[in-house]
Amino acid sequence: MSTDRHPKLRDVARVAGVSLATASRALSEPGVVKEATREHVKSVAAMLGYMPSGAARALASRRSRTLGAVFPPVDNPIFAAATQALAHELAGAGYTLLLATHEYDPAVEVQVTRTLLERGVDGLVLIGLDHSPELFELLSRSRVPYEITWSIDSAGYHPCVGIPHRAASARVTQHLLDLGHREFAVVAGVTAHNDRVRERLAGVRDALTARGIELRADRVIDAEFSVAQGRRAFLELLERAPGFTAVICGNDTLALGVMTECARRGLRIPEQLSVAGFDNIELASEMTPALTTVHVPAADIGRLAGSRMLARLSGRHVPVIEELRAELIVRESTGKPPATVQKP
Amino acid sequence: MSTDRHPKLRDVARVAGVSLATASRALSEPGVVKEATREHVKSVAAMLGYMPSGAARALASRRSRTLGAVFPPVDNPIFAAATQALAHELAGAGYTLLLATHEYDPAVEVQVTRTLLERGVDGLVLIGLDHSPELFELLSRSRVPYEITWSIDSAGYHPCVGIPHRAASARVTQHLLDLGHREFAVVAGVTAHNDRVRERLAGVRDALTARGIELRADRVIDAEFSVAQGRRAFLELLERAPGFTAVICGNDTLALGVMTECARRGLRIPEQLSVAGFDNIELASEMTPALTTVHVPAADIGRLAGSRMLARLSGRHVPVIEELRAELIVRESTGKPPATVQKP
DNA sequence: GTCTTTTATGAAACCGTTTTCAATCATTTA
DNA sequence: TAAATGATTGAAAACGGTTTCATAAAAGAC
Repeated sequence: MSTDRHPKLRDVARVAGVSLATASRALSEPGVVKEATREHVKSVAAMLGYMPSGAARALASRRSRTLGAVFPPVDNPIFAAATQALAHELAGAGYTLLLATHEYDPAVEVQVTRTLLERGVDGLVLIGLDHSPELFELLSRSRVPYEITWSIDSAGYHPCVGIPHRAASARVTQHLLDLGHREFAVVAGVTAHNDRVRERLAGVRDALTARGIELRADRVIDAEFSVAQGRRAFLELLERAPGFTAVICGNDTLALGVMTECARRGLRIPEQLSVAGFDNIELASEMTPALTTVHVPAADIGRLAGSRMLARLSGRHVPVIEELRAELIVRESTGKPPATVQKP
Repeated sequence: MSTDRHPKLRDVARVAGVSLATASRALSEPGVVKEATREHVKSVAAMLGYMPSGAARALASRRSRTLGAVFPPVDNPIFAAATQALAHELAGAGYTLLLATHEYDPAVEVQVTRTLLERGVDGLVLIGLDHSPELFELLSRSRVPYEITWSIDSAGYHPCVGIPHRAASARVTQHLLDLGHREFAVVAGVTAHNDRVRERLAGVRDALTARGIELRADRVIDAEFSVAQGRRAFLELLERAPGFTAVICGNDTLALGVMTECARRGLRIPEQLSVAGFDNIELASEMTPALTTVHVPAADIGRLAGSRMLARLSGRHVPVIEELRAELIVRESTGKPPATVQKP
């Protein structure tokens, strides 16, 4: 009918001399249509510059070929890597990523998730287990499949792909204990609305408790994930409760903050102070001294979340829990505590 | 009709005792409907847990309330920041971000852009001016509004919000010239399909040429944007054409690579070698020595791209070119060249 | 108190696909 | 060769909203 630059499927069908139904099938259900017909329709579509309407397609088929991702912030190297890998994985299957961020605000999280659901995402990728009840209610009411990433839901209720934060964190602590450390400090990250941070902190306590050591309350401090906040937290620890020989950080960015402050005041790492991080961002291995940390396979998590979701959408079965390894990577920032315990 | 958990607008209308049209208007065109009616419809919708179908809405209204972003990779701190700001800006207006990445592959870029267009994005945010002809053809045929970010299209053909890479890069070079440097090396980034990198390189040449200095071809090297590649490139420069006193890097990540290698081999910055970056990522100011660089207002670019797009979509007018400032930030990594020119 | 406007609502067409369901055609079985 | 089976195709009904157009009610003009 229309002679403008936006041919519809109807136009393709007319020019190709087939019905609307056949044209539709030729383009999206290759197997059902006779080879010759299919090729003919395809060539007509290409010639006309036909571009299907995602909206119409989504409305009629009830799937949008779009996945939603609700991330805290995406400008955190580790989440950025996961986003990248996820988007890449989806693109390979003709899917697209609808991205939303909430900056660790539960109310915003519910809000943006609702928006994604209204957009008709076929699935949702979330981070962690710490979500408001409304969020979970929204999920169950909408019946949209979702994947929890980073965390593991041991209860087995939520499909998830993540790592054992607590155990990994305990492992780092053990490493420091083995080196002889007894006085610990922790720059934790923000524990509110963040189960990963709390689990990591719990892991530190696990390891210490196992050796009969208590973590002093004034040696634990919350800090937002940034280098500057890492420095600030470290300074506060030094002032508030000096005498520790090892600092365990909630992530590498915080650890970098601690290290830069040490460099600034001439504190030698690891001779005078041991520092450990979590995540294994690229910089961790490039710093001098290189940072001891836990490798979090962020890209793998993103990729897997994507492929699991795609698999589930096409009816295939996947294990509810996919636990990835999070290995301790010992580098140069951790060593024996100084012989005489001195204020660092 | 349906008693299941997914009420449609029709159900809302029926329960509220109004027509489908009125229900629709009450929910999305607040001004048109009488206050009492509107409130009533809204409360019924809330009570039923009504959730509009984005697909149906997009099909009927021909707008999806979704913007597409085509980024090279999103796991580059500077792009991550822009993505974050963009998503945030859009969310505030009820819009959502459809994200696609292409890893600097022009063919992939066309492919993912086409997918975004099929999804019916109301607008598109692209990075830089270096795109394949097919991409531009796709854009003009689809008639979807777009914004070019990072780069400035001086020709005034494309709406854009960015910074003057060339001038800013010349400015850095000038700074080093003023300090007395005459022997330069450049770790450029990958120049293929990346006008920002080429412009920055051209800026260096501009400044040098203005003082009658030539940039030796063997003192310029391409490197992918990573710390490791920055190190590798630096090593290659040292081997291939030593004798330079200043290294200008295509971005901060590369500069970090150069700096870590210097630290590793005991090369003192800036006493023996000056290093400059571009971007001003968080780490730049936290390193020791702190990195001299050009501040790229990435978050501002993202935010502005979003607000400009939203403005244009609602018919408002915006200037075609929005050029942001990219200031030189002199820190500790640049200083006078060593008195006797020695091989670094 | 009648005649225009304006404002609020409703009926129905439409957005561009997918997807039954039935019909046709070709092929295999008896 | 007729009947049965399977592979292709087509007609038309969804999918769930928005929007045009007409109408009814309310407000203002004279």
